[in-house]
Amino acid sequence: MATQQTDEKIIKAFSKLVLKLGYQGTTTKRIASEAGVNESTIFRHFKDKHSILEQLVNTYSRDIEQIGQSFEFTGDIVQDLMRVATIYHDFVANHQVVFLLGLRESYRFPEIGQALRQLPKRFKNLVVTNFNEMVEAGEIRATANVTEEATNFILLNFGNAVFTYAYPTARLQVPMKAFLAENIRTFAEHLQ
Amino acid sequence: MATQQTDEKIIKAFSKLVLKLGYQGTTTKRIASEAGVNESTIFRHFKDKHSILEQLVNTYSRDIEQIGQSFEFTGDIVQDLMRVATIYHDFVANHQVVFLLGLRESYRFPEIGQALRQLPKRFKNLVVTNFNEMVEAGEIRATANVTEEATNFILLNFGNAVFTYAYPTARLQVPMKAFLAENIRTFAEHLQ
Amino acid sequence: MATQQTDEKIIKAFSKLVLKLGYQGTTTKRIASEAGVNESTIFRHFKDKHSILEQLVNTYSRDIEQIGQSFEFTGDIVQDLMRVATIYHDFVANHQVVFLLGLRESYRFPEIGQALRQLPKRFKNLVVTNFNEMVEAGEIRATANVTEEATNFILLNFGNAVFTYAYPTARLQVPMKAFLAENIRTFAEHLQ
Amino acid sequence: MATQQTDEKIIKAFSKLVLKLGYQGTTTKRIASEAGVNESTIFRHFKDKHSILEQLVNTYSRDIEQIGQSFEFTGDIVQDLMRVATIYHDFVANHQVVFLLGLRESYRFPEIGQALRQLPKRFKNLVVTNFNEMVEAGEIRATANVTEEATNFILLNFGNAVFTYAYPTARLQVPMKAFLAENIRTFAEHLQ
DNA sequence: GATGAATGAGTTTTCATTCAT
DNA sequence: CATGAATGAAAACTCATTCAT
Repeated sequence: MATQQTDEKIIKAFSKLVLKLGYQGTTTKRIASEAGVNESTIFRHFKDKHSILEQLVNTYSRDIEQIGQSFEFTGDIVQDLMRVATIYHDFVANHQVVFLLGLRESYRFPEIGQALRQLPKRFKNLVVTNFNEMVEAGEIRATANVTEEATNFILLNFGNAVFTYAYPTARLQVPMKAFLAENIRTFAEHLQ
Repeated sequence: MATQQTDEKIIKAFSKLVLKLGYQGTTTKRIASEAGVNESTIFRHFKDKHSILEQLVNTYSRDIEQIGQSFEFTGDIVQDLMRVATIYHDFVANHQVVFLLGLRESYRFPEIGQALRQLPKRFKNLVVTNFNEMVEAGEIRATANVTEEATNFILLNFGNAVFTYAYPTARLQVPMKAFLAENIRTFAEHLQ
Repeated sequence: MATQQTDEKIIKAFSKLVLKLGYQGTTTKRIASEAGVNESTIFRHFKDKHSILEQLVNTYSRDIEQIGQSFEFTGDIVQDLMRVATIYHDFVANHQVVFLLGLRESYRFPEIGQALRQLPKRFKNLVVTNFNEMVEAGEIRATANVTEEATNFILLNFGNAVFTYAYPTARLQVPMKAFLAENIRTFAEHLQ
Repeated sequence: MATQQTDEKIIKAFSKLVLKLGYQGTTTKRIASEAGVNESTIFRHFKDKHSILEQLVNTYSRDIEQIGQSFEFTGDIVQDLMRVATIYHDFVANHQVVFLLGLRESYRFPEIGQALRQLPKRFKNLVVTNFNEMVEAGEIRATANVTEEATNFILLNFGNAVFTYAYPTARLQVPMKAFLAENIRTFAEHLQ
């Protein structure tokens, strides 16, 4: 329906603008002109500016639930970690706006912070489970500190994601493909 | 003298408020009342609001030059990396405001981005130098990929720093002491 | 419609206030209260304060184009000059605001100066044309210096207009009717 | 003394700036830096910004008293009017600042208006006296309307002065020398 | 269901002026 | 007698939001 379309047009416009201009820079006026609707139409579709963001955060939270649900460990740690990292980065890529807003605005909107925290938690669990299984199967050294390694794995990926999205102009960071193929592999090999 | 004190009062107030309220939320009115001076006094001491930030960025840039200048490698990789990580996190702790503003506002103020990029560069150099020496001395396996390991080290520390300062309310991250004592140690031990 | 009315209300308020208070004295707050609208409404109708003035200047420039287009010389120099002077003074009376702002603020807003300069040019052309025809027709002495007489005519009218509008409280100047009936007549008769 | 010098430095700076920037554009800060004194020093020498202007106006008024006191008519109307016009324009040139401020700001500062009005009055008297004498002496036609001719003479000169000083960038007006040599001559010859 | 118009609270900044030294 | 520092009042302008149609 028309309504549905308008909702989406607004969300799309908001998302696009936020990446370039930040939350405050994304004024309702600009959203309206980018979405091709009247400024006041925004307020018929969303209680206020903040609830556009809220809706994006909700989608984010819903999507998080499904992460890794159908993930199956192969038992090959290098393969497994590379696949987990890929899922992580795909998720972030698909939720850039919330990821960035979380980085930039979570001090103002605690709900974003809350939603974002689920991501590393979830991935850490995924990795810890995998590690424990592998330790039992003898594929990871028994001496390995599983929790710390998992934390390091998350921090590594998180650090790379922040670099990629928070400083988009700086071409300092490792390109994502290389990062997955090389840095994550290097990390994984240490565990064997 | 009075001027110096006022300059400092304003910078202090600005820094404090920016952490809580962000750059835009830190209005000149609030700075004034936090610093206990008249709003217009701010403009006698700083050309405009933005140059308060500029001054902090300048200090940041100046301080970066001196990082690691007197650093001496012990040859013990665990010790060395723990010390480098400590220096990194001390630096970030002393420049929280710039570090955070860089994360949040670098898309608006490219100069911050530029200044911030120096930090990982500098540390990476420090670590790469160290690694190369150790490879030659036989303390790191010759098969190790020095550049990738250095990148991972930086990303790990960067990720932890962002976690610590960007989500201050979330007590999810590893406390800094533990991070240094355990996670960095774990990372380092893989290289031996 | 409402918009049109509001535009006009703002322009009217601006014009009225500028005469009394000058450009700077005419604050947006005062314009708003004089026009009976909210201060921010002004900025929905005009990009900024300066473009209210701009609009008046544009009207001025547009109106100038039409001056004297349908003017027909009678061949009677006294009659003709009195009619030209009347047109001049009517025009100035209808564009008091721009005329005055040109006098007062053209050093700040060069565009006003530019627009204003058209007025004497246009009138001088009108007069010179008329004079030349009359010299040929023998109605003005052949010895008359046409250009100088035209300049004097313009300066006379300009001087009177400035007197009238720049020192509105001073009742020193010749009332406009008398000026036209007597001073311009006197001037004209010298040419016969 | 030092005080005297400072007074003068301030007045000079004020005068110079007002010509370029107008009264409001001439901020106390700029006056101070142009005069090479501290901003607050201005207020030790003048009650407030406005009394700098007042002092210039007083000088203007004092100088006006002396205009034409020693003027002697030659009986040659062309010569006489050219000399009167020269005196007029010299006076205006020497009091540009007050002349311009009168044009621009007399709506705000009625005292300037009052002072300025003396100038045309004085000159008109001078000219009327001269004309009457010449009519009696038969050098001007008896039919001449003395008052109107005098008014026209004043308006002509005033108009030219305004053109010269109010639109300094517009090189549209008659250069002063030519104006005196030709336009005033033309005007004068009509009276013979 | 969408729009055009209007608004009030707030923002950064400027400026003449005062005060303590 | 002059200065450096501080101030209060006001200026132009922005923005999310409401209201009548």
